[in-house]
Amino acid sequence: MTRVPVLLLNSGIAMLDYRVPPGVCAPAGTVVRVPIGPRQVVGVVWDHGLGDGDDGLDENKLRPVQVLADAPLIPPPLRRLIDWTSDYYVANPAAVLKMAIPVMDALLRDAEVPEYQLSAIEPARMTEGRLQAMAAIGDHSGTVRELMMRANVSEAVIRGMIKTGLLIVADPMPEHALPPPDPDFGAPQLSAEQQVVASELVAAVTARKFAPLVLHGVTGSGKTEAYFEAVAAALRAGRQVMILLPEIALTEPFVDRFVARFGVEPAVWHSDMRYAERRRTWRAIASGRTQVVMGARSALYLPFPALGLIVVDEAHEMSFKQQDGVTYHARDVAVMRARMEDCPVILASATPALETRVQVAKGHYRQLELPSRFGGATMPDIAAIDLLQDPPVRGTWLAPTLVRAMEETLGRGEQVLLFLNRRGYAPLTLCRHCGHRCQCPNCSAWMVEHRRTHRLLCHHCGHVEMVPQHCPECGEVDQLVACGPGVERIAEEAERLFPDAKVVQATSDTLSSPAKAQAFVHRMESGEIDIVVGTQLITKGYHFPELTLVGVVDADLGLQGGDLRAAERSFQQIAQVAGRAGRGSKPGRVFVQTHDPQASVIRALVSGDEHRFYREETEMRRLAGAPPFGRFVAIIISSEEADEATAVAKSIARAAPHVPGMQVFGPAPAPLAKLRARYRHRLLVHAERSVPVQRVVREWLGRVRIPKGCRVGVDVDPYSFM
DNA sequence: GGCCCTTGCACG
DNA sequence: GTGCAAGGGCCT
Repeated sequence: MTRVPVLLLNSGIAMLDYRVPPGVCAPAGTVVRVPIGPRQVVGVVWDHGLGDGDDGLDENKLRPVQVLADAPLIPPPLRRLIDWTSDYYVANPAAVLKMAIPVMDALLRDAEVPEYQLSAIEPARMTEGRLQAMAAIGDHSGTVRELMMRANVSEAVIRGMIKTGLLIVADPMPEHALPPPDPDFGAPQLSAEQQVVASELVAAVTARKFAPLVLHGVTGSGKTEAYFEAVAAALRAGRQVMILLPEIALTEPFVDRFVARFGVEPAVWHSDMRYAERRRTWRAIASGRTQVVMGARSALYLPFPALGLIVVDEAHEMSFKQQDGVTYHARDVAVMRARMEDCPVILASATPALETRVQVAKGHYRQLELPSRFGGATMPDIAAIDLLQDPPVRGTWLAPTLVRAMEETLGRGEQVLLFLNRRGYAPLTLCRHCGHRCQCPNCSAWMVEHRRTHRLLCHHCGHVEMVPQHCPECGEVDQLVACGPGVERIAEEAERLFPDAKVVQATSDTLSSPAKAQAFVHRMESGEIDIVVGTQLITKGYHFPELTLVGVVDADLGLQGGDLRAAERSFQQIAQVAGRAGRGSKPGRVFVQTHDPQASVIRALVSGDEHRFYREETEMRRLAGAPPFGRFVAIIISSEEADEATAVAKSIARAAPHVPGMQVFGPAPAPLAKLRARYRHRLLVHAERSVPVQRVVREWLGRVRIPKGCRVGVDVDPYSFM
């Protein structure tokens, strides 16, 4: 008889032993259905060794596995990655497995399960549940089960909607056997510099060995075209490619370049896909039919059987750090997956992260450089505007120097980009009469006014209210005033200053779909738009030759909050947005508005002395024992009951083990002390690299009783200190 | 004593 | 995750 450990998709249990019936073949990686108590669940036959066979349970008590013949094998490198992720990030292995198999119905289904989508008919009877379901479903389609989960309604609601015709059977998506990308489609015209780098990348792909490569190229140097040659090499070798991007919603420019080079669009993977598409894509990848996937961080756990290259584009982006659930960092996991797969990984960036630079300095990663812009374009000049010396008119936010530069630029028929990383009209609304501040009822955060939609919006939980006429506190009418600027307010100011100019906002509110993003790109390219006011969304990837002036409205914004990476984040963001200027034949100019022109970030941007800035930042981190020289682990305790969160946080702190080289700070109210109606307390663990801090934390938390309703989350290498 | 609710633990 | 059994409180 064969006894095998099975990793169950249900969290809370993870690994149990089962029996493989005689004559059945179920090697490690096989997807199986197994009985647990009275129920059946999906799991994967795991490898002997780690975590299994905890006790010698009587062999004839083992229950049998049932092989899901239709499902692909979960390949060994992916299994090792799942093990590593759950160990390193102190996460439940089942929760990690769920990221690799996010499409249970693709495995469980034998026959076609019908999928439904919203019809166009007007419902005769509208209920609360139906309203909620309609809002959540939108233009998605899925099986009954999937729609229930998406809308968070009961099966009865969905069934009722099908019965009344509100939901109709969805058009089966054509099995678009995507034509494979053609490595020889668009002959690349590379500069000599790009040639050198590209051939190095190609060599790494051909070698079929693990190799962490940093592609460090200034903005506009043509990093994408260079690594596309590595992609082509992988395709020629019959291998698969994973390309990770930080913002999957806005990949328009990337897809265009991909099509130009390879003749077809790449397959995409992100969390907001239609279920049917997701299922199909997952299967196509697992079968090897799909060769190139462009995806968000969740693509990291796809079951590629023949991965030959991983690319992490904009690898410095801090949004690669997952904030909830399993709090992995996509850049680090990508490197680890490449190691497991024994293939190269390319971290492409104009401003590599400090951690990455340290790896290069240690000789662990190899760096390839593209130091100049493609096609003879020059780097833009960056100048600081001291807001104390050269202040904007009261009640406005653009300094006279910047306004003059805008005038000149617009006069030449060129385009202007104003960057402010703050959505909405104003970050704070307060009552002039009583001082009341409009706060989110669920979070300890201000409501942000969005004047375009006449709403107050919480950017943390999504809570929405109409902008009130009178103060909710004292009742005075017309006393609520907007404090501070958001992009909407800057756009308003630009329109007032340049009434003849076409001003457009580019934020996640206005470019919420690929279609809208595409329309925006076309309007920019046609020259219809004169001034763009945008958030970080427009700092990446775009190439507008007529855009020659960039104004950073508030360079100090990112420096608040005392976050370990605040200065670095500001540097990256401003360098990135500055890189939008002067990418064509016309030179670009950048003005950075600040209250502290002597701050090291600002000096580094103006002087272009990136090396010195990073040297200083690295030294500060080294002295503080901060990452990558030491480790932080945040333990977040949250509960709907404020007292419970406090009490549990204290009991966890009391149970803290004494480990040399490790310190525990807190508990203290988390920086967002209330989030989505949950009160949050935080402990911060600081440890030297020699301390096996994950194991320590796991054992420590295992000793503490956690009442239900109270959640304890572990965040290894936290980014957001929220 | 009987009933309900909470809690802890097993599930292979 | 879910189901069940044991333990404690409280009504009849």
